[in-house]
Amino acid sequence: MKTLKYSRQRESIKACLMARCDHPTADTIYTSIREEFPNISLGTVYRNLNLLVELGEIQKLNCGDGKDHFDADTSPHYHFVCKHCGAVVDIPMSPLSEVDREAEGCIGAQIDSHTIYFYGICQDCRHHEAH
Amino acid sequence: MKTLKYSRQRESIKACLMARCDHPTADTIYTSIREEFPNISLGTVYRNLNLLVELGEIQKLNCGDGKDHFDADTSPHYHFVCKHCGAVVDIPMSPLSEVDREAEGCIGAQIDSHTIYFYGICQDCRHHEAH
DNA sequence: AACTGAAACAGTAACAATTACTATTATTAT
DNA sequence: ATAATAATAGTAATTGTTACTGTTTCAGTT
Repeated sequence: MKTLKYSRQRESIKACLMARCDHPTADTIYTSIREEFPNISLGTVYRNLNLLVELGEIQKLNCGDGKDHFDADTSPHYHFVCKHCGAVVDIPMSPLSEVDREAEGCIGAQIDSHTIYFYGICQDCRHHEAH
Repeated sequence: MKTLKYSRQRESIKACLMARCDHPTADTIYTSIREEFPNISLGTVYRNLNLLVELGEIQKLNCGDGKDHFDADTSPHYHFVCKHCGAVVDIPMSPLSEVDREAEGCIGAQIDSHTIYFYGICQDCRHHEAH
């Protein structure tokens, strides 16, 4: 039975993630947090992010760019990914509650969650392209 | 302008992918195809899979296990991922046509596609667990 | 306030999936 | 057949992530 111990680094990692509205990668958080902890280790960032995911305090996103992204909002919601700049943003849209049951009816599995990623071009990129 | 040249290996890779109903990784295809081409290179498999994706003949899946999976069915459809055994299977469910517009209304982006992954326990794993 | 056992750390090495490089082979147009 | 070049096999390099190791920090107990 391992008891969780406080650490300034973990605190700071979580605070950093909660403070930003994008969904940064481990490396982005690492770079950002080095301002406060100049000699923090990248391994520490990874370990704590994964620990926070296990604790259910944050969630990990797989938006398709090969890197893990992290989100301090653990409530079920969907994401948009810009195919041009790679930005990952929340979609303030109420979760589809009935689709898990619908999909369950199509296959013989027990489904308890789903993720949706929308792809397209974000406003910024659209404006920059059309100049 | 690079003109595409025929290659037995690419042909075989595509045939292999079309023949199976699971959604194999590059390494799985590599292992399978070595029976026909004992000295095919893993790089050749990756290069051709990515080429076929670019050509729109197959699609790449990011189901969250860190590896790329490939699917010969390019029509829009959804996938189920077993959290126990990692199997990735198609869901024969008609695509949600209206959600792209709905999500578009929530943010200022232009959305042209979406993916849905359902997570849970597949039938096989459920039976094995309950023995 | 010092003591102790364990969790967390920094730094580094190892790892797995994927991509890039290079000299050779295979394909297509002439 | 010949020439131009795409594709290959084999290998090395890159990237994102995890594991290891000795040291430091935390929290509970005297």
